[in-house]
Amino acid sequence: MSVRVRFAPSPTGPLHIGGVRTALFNYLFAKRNNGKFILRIEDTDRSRYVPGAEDHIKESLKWLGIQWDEGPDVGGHYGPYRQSERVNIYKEYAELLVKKGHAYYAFDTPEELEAFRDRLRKSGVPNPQYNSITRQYMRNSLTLPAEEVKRLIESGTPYVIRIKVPRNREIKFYDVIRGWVSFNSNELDDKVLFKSDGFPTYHLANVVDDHLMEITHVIRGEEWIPSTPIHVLLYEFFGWEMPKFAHLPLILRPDGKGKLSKRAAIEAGFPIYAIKWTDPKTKEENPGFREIGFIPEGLINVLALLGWHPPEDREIYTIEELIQYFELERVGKSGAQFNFEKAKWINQQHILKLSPEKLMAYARPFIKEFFPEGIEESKLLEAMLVMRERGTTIREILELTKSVFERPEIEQVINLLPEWNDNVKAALQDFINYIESEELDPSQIPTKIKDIAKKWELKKGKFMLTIRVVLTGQKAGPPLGELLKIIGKNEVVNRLKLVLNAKEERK
RNA sequence: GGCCCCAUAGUUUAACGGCUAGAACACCGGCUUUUCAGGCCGGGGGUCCGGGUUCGAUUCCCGGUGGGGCUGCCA
Repeated sequence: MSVRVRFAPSPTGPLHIGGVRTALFNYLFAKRNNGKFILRIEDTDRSRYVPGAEDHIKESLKWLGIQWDEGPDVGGHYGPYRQSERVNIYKEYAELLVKKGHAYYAFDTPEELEAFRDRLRKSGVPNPQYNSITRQYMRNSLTLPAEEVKRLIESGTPYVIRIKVPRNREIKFYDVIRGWVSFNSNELDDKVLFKSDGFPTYHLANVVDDHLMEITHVIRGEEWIPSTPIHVLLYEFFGWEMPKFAHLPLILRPDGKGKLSKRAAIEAGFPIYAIKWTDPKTKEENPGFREIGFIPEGLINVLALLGWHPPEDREIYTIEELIQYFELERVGKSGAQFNFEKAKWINQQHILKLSPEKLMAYARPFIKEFFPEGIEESKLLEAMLVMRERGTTIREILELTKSVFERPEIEQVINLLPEWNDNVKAALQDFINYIESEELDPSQIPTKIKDIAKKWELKKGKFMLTIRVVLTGQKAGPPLGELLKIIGKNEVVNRLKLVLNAKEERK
């Protein structure tokens, strides 16, 4: 049987990187096994539906190159792939369960349930359950006479369908990542399968759809472990073959205190989304990794290493290599804290491997912001190529590049100047003369500087630093020869003269 | 509180009973006399605790402790 996996996000909000990681692992697993990766939108909660969320999810995956083989927009033989477009099929399955005696109608109103829970809590039950004991005291088809149930339903009284969890049974499942996990059914709630609004809950919809879509492996977050026994029961009640389960470890906040949240990420200073998200209600805008200058190759690599480890002792991988190496057996069990520093380093490694064309392509969307006046692409690229090993994101590289094209603040130059005396002035004048007289050749610059320094009895290292500071107002940067070439002959001379004059005036 | 999951350096992790417990990020130091915030080299730092099983436990079992998740007509 060929592998079929699905990523099943709910459009109740934008896709955060935890979700992206789940999607990625599903994708890698599918590709590794020549299987299909399916995108299914689980929009059964219409009260929490957020406009734009589905698009955000799809755009995020597309940007990262996680293309789905079946799903919204691309179709497939098992569609539709949006649960809201499949609503008509769930009720039939819920009712089948009622017929088989594995589920029942419940007429308790939200208020009644609230009161019920309150009562139990007050008498010392911390988390009241609707279970094999308590359901006997509630208004459902197990306690009400058959005619009454019929009457209620026919009169249009709202009801839900709950699973009838059997009493005192061991329910276990084998998790590919964790091994056997077992529960006692007494700890389980009679979960609602079918809501009074005519929509199924996650539990029913995901089991029915996974079965109908012939999903072979359910790879999802660890937070689903507690509800898996309900799903196991459903497969059993329906008489369907269970998919294999694999529960991924959580992505934790950088301080390890709980799972990564939007707030925690913002506090730590990094994005929580792959691409930017604008809240349709508040208009609040949150940049994604794309906007801060990560490239897809980098983010993919970062996320892949969060909870999974390749057999080799290196950490930079292309998506093809990740596919080649991916195994669920090598996914760890414990939660992984997100480390932004390492993420940036990984991103940098991928930027370094980019061809000039691709580097330019990734930089292009940022050009207007950094160079509102516009800039010649060839010139920009030349500079980026020299600066790129000094930045970890496209944005950082552009910032560095931009600074080279701008004249430094005189104040800053003067403050940073490591030395200043008549010899330095003379040496700088010599240097100006040299630049003006010859064609600019980066490879010759160091020797020339050495000669000049020697002539005026200056330490060449210090003199080089002086030139750098004069030219850029920075104490560090790329090799001087390359730097001069980027700045250009005329501007080099201008900047040198400017500082010389400024110093003269302040005497 | 209950149930479930997890536990190797600060962080991500390797080791699937047997080398001085290996790497990467971060940190610290040195070198690079053509600068350095770059590059290269080096260094410190780890098996949560207590019991077993075993000739031998990071690894297997039990118990603690710690952390996390779940506990809705949400997913």
